[in-house]
Amino acid sequence: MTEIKSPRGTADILPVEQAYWEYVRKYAGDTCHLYGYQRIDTPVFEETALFIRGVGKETEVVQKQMYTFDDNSGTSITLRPEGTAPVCRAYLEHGMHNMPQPVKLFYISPAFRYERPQLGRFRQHWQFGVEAIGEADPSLDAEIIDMAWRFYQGLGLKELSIKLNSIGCQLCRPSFLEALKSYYTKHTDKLCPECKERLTRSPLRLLDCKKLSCRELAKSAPLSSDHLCDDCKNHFSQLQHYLELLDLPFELDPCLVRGLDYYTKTVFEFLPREEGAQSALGGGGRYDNLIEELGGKHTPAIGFATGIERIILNLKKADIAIPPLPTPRVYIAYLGEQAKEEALKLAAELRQNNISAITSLGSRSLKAQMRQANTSGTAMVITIGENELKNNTVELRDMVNAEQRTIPRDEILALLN
RNA sequence: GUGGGCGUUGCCCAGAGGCUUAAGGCGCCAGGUUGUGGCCCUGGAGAUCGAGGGUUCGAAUCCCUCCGUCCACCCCA
Repeated sequence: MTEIKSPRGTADILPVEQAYWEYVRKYAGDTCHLYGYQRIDTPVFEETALFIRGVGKETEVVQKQMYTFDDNSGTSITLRPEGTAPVCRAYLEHGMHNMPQPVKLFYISPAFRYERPQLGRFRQHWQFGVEAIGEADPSLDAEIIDMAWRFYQGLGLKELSIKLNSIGCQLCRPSFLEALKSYYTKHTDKLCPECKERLTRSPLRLLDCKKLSCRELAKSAPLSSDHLCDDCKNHFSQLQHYLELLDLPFELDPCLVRGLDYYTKTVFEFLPREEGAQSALGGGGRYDNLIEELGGKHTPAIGFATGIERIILNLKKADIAIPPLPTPRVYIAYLGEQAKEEALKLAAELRQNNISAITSLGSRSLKAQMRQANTSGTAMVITIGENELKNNTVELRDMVNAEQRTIPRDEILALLN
């Protein structure tokens, strides 16, 4: 038993799990290329200021969930807690506004948040995210929701719902927040302690409190849709039109708000039909002011991100079959020291010809070698012993139908190719 | 940060103060007569019973502290 374990909320992804990971990663990449997204990789850590400015000083993430430390030069560094701000930073840093807009980028990278781990929630988790920067048209919102939907569907996660809302923009949100505040102020006696706090800090989040009494209140709370400015209203209704056009089964949810400050207009989430606690598989929204807040010129943008651990959790729950990872094609068994040398040479020769091969490497019985070949899942076993050495042949056994034949040593390569 | 459940070999788990030299299953290793896998049979290795302290003649078993883990809240992927 080792004394040092992986830090709390982190996990090793062992070989037995890798088929799931490869499946999801591969499908994510394929989907992105279908929609014209290109991969970007940003550093695991950034200057802390990026997240404070990007994500929002008052958000839970920035307030208490960041892994922040000073490096040796005294610069405050933070392990990326989310993927959007770094991508926007890269967009600005590399002058991507000079590329054809929108710039469509995707990433598959770990994110770090200091919080209590539980089902589907970790201190390090992997996010697959996409960002389309430089376009305000609601058809882009529809396209990104369509892409996320096809991605989940293609993986095999069919029982999902799409929640949709619009939380307005800088113009119309203030009046909505005022309406919310005045409504909730009348009912402070029925609010839970956390919500009393929210009333001044982040009134939007009053809407998605899960406490029963607060949910009751939320039912007759003012709706953001009643407070949208004309621009936001049009954007929202056009988006819904496009979603219908694309046959996407969205559900309007006036209580859907998201925890990061940069969202404007469109917000959406993907949830399993069977709801649980940490159920959101992914979500996203528009962030039309973020680039500007980071020092660029006004640049509308939208993004989507999903948690890979949660996807895999749901793949398992739904019993979805995953394509297995490849196993070596050939196992080379041998008997005796001289045969071993021949086996090593043959293995090298096969590999040079792109045929995957393993040898048994020890000096165990042929039976043991066969057992090992069986567990390692190779399709064939080549056996070399004294007889084969003498006759310049090998035994080639098909492990699936248990057929075996003797073939001349110099014909193996041609046979396997 | 708050509340609850649980920590026995690589994994699943029995045991609930002395009958434990801690049982069983999976997995691993070896063997079941000459150089052949999957099933079956036999044997073997592998555990300071999460850590530290206490109660007791005696603790895996009772008590305390810590740590870890799981579940829920908060928040989010």
